[in-house]
Amino acid sequence: MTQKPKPLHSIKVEGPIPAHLARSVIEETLRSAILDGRLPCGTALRQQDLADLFGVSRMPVREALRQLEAQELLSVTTHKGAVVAPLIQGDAAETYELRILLESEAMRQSIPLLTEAEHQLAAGYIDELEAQHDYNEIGRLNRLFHMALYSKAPNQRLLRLVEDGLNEEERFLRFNLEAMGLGKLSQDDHRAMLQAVIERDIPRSLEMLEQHLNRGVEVITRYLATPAAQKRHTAR
Amino acid sequence: MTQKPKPLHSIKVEGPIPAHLARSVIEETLRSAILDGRLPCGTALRQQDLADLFGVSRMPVREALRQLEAQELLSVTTHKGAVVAPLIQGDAAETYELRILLESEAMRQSIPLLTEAEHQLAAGYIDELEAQHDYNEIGRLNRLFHMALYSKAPNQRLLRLVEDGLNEEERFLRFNLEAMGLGKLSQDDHRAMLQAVIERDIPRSLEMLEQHLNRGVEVITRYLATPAAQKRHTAR
DNA sequence: GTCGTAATATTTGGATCCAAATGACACTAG
DNA sequence: CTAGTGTCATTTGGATCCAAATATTACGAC
Repeated sequence: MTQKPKPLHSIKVEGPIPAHLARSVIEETLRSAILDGRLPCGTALRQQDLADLFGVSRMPVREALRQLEAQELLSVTTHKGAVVAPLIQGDAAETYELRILLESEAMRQSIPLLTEAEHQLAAGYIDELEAQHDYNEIGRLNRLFHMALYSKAPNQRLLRLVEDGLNEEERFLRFNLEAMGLGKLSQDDHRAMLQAVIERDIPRSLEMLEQHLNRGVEVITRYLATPAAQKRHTAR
Repeated sequence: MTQKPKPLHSIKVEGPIPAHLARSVIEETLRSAILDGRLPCGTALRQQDLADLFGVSRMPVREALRQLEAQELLSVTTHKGAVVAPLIQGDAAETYELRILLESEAMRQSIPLLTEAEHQLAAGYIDELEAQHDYNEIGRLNRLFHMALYSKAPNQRLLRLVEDGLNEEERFLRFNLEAMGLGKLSQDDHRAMLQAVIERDIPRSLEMLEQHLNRGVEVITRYLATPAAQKRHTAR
């Protein structure tokens, strides 16, 4: 039996592709599939399989893979194929240190400009997080909550880096939350942070954010040291 | 006469390319040519020309261009071709604001770990800058000086973002220094900053850095408002 | 039975060919 | 003389074909 474990089923492609924008469609489809976790990190992507799936030749697939490689979503080794890039591992501490720096500034810029609308949006995400048990949704909601707080920061470049970091964390959480044991994250951090933000108390908000992220990095590094994580992150 | 203004001469290619790593060679060659200014922003890159130049088919060229596009060094519009990406423009303020954030942290992390060797290296760059009149070299030396001060920061991710910012500035300086009127930058800022760094006076070092970068953004925004800059940055 | 080697199969990378789209130019009409 | 339109040339995007490299598997020797 050629029973190959290909999680490509999750990638749906509706109808034939308009032919002359095949590459961009493929790139976008793959990117979102990687970011939202339908393609877990470590899965190998065969050019021919993708070509068949999209109903095109290997050519546009190749170019799409190259672009995703340049964006560090894939790691391609010559003649060996494209593999969905691994997530934070040893550099978890560095990653979170950088996030604290970037997100603190984003929050500082954003807080004075946030309106009632964003406050309620963020509160809504917390409620959803409280009720949610689906790991995929938890990662997504967590990202949306944070972005809601930063969204008004005027510096678009900063905001994009912040978003990159959150996307990376989302991928990581989606993939590891279950293995990490903690089924549901307590929303205490989030509630306290939102309260400080609503009161426009910038120093306290930043303090909360830093604590929150530090707690995150602590949980993750502890988890990464466990045998379960070792196994999960090697040999792929 | 087919007198086409192609600055491709500056790209040298020694001997035939090893055939199976054509793409990576082309990508690297083009990247460095763009970063160090041999391909000024705005130049159009024809696939066939590049293929002829490197002595290969258009195929590896296409993939290399795609990767550079994903890295935002090129902007490719379908059926119109690849153009070397424009530089900081309206968002100069944002760019420098972000740089202050990132480089301050890098400097804070690096200062305690710097040794005599780096101090002397940085001092050497200042001396070279003082003597140098070649705009290309000025941009390069400026980048090397800054990186010398940050180089010991343990956070590699942070350091990479810092390096991206410095590369962008270098491209900008190389292309605009002459037009900006200021033939040679005064090295007072650099000297004062280095002195503070050597004394391991972190608060003063950061203060100097912030001032230095703010002066930079001021000069640039003032320049960008001039008609000369307008002309230089439109219609290419 | 296990390890090492050789042959095969799979997969990626490059070349060539063809189609579609955009830009330039010339020709015509007003 | 100018504006508009139609044709042609240039250039990119996709498909197909071929070669090189690596992984896999089978076979044989110890």
